[in-house]
Amino acid sequence: MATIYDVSVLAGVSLATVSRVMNKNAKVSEKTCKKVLDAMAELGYRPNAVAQSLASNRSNSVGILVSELKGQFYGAMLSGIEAELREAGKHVIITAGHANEADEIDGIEFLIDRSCDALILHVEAVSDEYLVELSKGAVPFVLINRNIKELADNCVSLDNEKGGYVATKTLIDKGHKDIAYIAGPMWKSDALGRLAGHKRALAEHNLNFSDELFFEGNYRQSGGVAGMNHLIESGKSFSAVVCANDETASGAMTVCRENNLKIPEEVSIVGFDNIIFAGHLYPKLTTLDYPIIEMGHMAAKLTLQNSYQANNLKIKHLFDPELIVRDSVSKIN
Amino acid sequence: MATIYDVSVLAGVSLATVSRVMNKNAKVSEKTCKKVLDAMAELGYRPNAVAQSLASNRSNSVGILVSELKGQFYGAMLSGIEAELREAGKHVIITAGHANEADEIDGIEFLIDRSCDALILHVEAVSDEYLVELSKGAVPFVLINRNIKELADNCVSLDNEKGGYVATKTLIDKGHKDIAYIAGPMWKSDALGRLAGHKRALAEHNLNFSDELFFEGNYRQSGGVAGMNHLIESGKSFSAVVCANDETASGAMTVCRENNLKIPEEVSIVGFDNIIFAGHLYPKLTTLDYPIIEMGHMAAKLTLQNSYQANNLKIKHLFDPELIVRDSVSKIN
DNA sequence: TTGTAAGCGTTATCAT
DNA sequence: ATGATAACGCTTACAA
Repeated sequence: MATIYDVSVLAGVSLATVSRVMNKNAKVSEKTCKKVLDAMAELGYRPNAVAQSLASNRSNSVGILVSELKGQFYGAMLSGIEAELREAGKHVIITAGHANEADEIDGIEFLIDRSCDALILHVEAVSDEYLVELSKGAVPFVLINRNIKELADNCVSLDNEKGGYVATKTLIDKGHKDIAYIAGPMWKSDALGRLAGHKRALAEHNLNFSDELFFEGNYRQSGGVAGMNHLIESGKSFSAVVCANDETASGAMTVCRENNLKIPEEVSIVGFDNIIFAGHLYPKLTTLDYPIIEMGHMAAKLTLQNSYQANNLKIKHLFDPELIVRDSVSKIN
Repeated sequence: MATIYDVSVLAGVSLATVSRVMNKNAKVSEKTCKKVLDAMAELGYRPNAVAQSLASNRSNSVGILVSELKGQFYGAMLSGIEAELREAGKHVIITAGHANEADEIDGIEFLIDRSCDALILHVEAVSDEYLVELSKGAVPFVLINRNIKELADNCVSLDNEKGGYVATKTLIDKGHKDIAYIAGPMWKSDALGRLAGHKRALAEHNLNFSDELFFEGNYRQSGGVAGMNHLIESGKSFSAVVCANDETASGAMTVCRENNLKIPEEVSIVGFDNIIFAGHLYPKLTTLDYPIIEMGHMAAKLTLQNSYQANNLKIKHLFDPELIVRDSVSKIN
């Protein structure tokens, strides 16, 4: 592998000059520049990224921590992040935090040790205090899907409360009054936000929130299954259920079918996230679109701006979920 | 940030000795070792990964190229790979190849420039020749979901042909004779393999393969939609359709419902991959399980063995898909 | 067992 | 505009 030294010899210039043409940060006469470029081409020279990092103290890599690699949601998020960063010549180092505190901290330290220039974190278990503390450290980071007041400038998040509100409001507008709720894990802030929106919609329309029509799930199908079973067994009547996400809805729908509860005639269902499969469930799921790919792009842009002096980027911190109407909600009188 | 030098001063030993205790590769007296460890602890020393790489010519990073980051399948794959590698202290640099040749080559070069010690490639567009050529280069790699004779030792793949065979055989055993096929893109080797298995099963039972009951899809829901519409419009009768993957099946099922074709009474359907949603479609999809997480682990193990002298690892190159019987296939007489 | 010192391939600060 | 040269933080012969 040719080094910068080989290039300098062949071009008949100094190391420094070669470095200059690579980095285009200082004036080099057109002639010299061409000589260098030719030499590079002839040798098939490729800069050694590691040596560059050591000397410049920048690695051009950004570390990404997500809860899980599997699942539609995280894939979409990574997709947005990677596309944006790759285009800027940065690369992403990805690791998983498994939504528990020890692993998340572990992952963050792992990435920092890997000398990432910046981090994009999708963390759920770690406390706000920890993050505020972390922000005083040397490695800047952006938070995705989380909003902490003190770090607001570095957050990209969804208005979960509004989403929860819209989901329930949609049902109310269709005449529903007995509305059940299958939540996500109550220690996750987005799950809390969605539930809060649900409660606000209820309150605004003078409907009571009933503990019996509430179930804490896990954001997965199994939670929807357990939740719907619980609701049916409770004996309390309900005409609709809002599910904290689409996977939960999918599980709930399966149980409805097994119990011959017709959707949407007997039970209306609203999901959240609008994952690809939402449109292929039966019936097609009415849900709230979570623009996660776009948000991944935005987190990456924010990173580019904060850590790589990109500018003229339009930054947006808070995104709105959008109602996608399909077939799982019916009107009642 | 403390450096190895600071540690050596505080511990009262040389740089080399500190390096030795870090790498545990040479004898250091217990006493000295303790002194060094204490000094490290006191300073909160963290080795600089970049400097280590430059000096040792190993980066402890492995580059992963996948077609897409979004979608269940790739997420599951990455999950297996990352878990295995992370446990070994390696980190993964991930990039996407978008299933087209230019981007795949681009991605590979990007990763090589990033001085990865090894690569794990999920490539579809690049030719066998290119890969054979690449294997002569300096950076070793493992191929996942692809099997090239010359590189067999570095491949981890699924027996797609067998899977296609089993899918169709299952239908034949249930009495089906008019079996349609909605394929994946015919330039993908796994799509070809699955189709080949389908044809073999047909031939073994003296059933003809009919061009009219064949449709080339795209491995996505839209392909299943288009395929099933095509089959219905063709007017040819069929009692079953095997779909090249679950997403295709999902799209096809949606069309069946819209046309009041009852599954499985009027049309039986078999999928492939067993993605999470397969069990939550309506009806629950009979499909072939693709053990992709396990295969991700295996690709990582192979990498650990080839590039990081791990040993005692049980390596398996070819995996078998396994039939998962659910509700989308019926018996006919 | 431990220390000395020469790299690893760049960048960046001085001079010139 | 260009060239020397000292870092960057670590590994690894080679000596002792």
